[in-house]
Amino acid sequence: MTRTATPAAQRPLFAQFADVIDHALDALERAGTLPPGLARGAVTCEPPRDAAHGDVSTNAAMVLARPAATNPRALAERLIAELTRDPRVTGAQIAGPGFINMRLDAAAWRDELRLIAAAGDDYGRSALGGGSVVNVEYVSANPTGPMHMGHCRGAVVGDALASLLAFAGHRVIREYYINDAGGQVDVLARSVHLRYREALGEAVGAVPEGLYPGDYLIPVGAALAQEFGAIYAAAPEADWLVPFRTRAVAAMMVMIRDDLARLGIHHDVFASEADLHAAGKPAAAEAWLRDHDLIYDGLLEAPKGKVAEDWEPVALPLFRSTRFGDDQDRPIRKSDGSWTYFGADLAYHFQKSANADALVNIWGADHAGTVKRIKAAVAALTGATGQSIPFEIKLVQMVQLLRDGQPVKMSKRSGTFVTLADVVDEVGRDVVRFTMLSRKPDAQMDFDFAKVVEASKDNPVFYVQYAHARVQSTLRKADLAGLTASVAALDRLGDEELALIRLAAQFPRVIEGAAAAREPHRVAFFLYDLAGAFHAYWNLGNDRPDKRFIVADDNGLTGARLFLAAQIGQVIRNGLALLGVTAADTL
RNA sequence: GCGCCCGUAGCUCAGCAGGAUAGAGCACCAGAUUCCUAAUCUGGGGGCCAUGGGUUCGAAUCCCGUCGGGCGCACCA
Repeated sequence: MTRTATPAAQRPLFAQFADVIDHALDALERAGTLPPGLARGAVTCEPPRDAAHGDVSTNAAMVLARPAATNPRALAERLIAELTRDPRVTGAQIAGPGFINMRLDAAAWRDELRLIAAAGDDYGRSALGGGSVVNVEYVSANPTGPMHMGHCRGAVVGDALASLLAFAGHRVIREYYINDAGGQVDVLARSVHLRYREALGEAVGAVPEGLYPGDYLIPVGAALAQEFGAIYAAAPEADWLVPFRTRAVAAMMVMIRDDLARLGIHHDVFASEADLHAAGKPAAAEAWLRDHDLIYDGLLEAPKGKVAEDWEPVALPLFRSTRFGDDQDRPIRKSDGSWTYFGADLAYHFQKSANADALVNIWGADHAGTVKRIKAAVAALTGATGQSIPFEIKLVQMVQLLRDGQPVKMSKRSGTFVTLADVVDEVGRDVVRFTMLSRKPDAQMDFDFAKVVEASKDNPVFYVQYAHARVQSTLRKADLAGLTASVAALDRLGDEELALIRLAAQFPRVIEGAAAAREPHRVAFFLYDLAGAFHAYWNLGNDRPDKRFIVADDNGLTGARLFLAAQIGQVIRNGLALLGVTAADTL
């Protein structure tokens, strides 16, 4: 979703002032105060830590003083002379070690409020990504059963990240890699064959060790009995393995897509590992890597430091991942000649890189051990051809489920896992999604069933949604009284109202920062802060009716306050949309 | 043994590509409030940012060591 840059006058305030600072530096260059061509990447344009210091702050003088062979304060004075030419700047001071703090005319904030209204759902949208294509691969759960809570965090974080990147100006491909070619899907096929025989009336007894025991395979077996009759009941595995596997995987993917839909997640591309093999992609990658001496036939070493009594070295084709920082070289094929997971994954990433400018993978922390090898493979395959593309793997840490303060135990083998569908049904999509985004992904987190559904201000999901609902209920109430939002008397908004605008105006910066860092949780924390500020303002009205949004006998002020409320609601709505959380009108 | 992640207030966590006096919620303390602006409100105390070094004008943030917790470590996926 590319979007051309809006005219400068319509850009968010802090983006405009980044330009103001940039132009001021240009002027100093022309005047000879600054040497030409200094790197300005570290120059900031942000609100001061303490609002009492002003509205916009920059560290430009501190960052550029040294390369300009001057001192920060001297440079700051020259810079201030330029900056104060902007009519919106009503004052500027040097503070601390060389910060420049500018104070803006209140009209600048009223303009920002108008901008929010004009941009609407697009307020905060950025051209930062420049239309470059980012492939975000997430979920990619094995197609052997329903989604369980172990998949949940990565699914939500990946989905929110994809939305965030799209909002920040990237074209985004949401991709799911189906591991439909390994040993696990053969196990699935055998498990389904058992259910098939069961559906034909055979007494199969308990599901044997090593097969998937879940009831969700019963209908799959029944469908196969319907389709094939009894022809495969006593047939050798070689006869039915492939057709059973194909149908079982398809059935699992229907189930998984349904689970994902409950969370509001829809991928653009489902890439099949089996298709990859059928197209000869791993072999092609191997040939290329062998030509470049990155694969050799060697002996697989014992894992480092671990005691392996019965270790026997095996001759295997190994990828030289140690050249890229891995601990040891990794096999791409097994001793029977079939591909390892890594061998196929390597080819898969090469395939993805052909259709994107950057790759992002969302993985569970339990896969941390394989990060180095796959990054090595991508570096080898794309770097050596001069097509090196950025490739990031974001690890999401474990989630501990708690019920009544006690950890909920999960065992995949016995089938006693907590399914995603059950949790979404129990606590709701919004709660699941917001909670998963309410912590930075690289920290572990608890998911306490009791706490996440609590409808109080202690619950961030509720707190943010409640702020939006308050906005909407106020607008409804005003509407019934024949009152409407209006910009006619915006200049009657006072300091408390302007403070709210100042915070809301951070949204575009939060978006760009979060997108650049690939950290959607920042949006959630911002919304919590904005909701908090809104509630605090609302509470002023408890004791002071003159601070309410609807002020009796003052339609001008009421119109301005309603306009403010509507825009705060707009920003909350835009943020929640990125997180995939409903902006409810009532609670 | 090795690799990755984490360690910030009593608890749960933020801290935005190194910046100003380290923030929020809960809990605690002190007030207000029974109000439909309705799932309370206002204010306050509380920190050696695990620890020892290093880098520089400046470090919770970057680098190295130590301690503590989590995850992982064969041709599984």
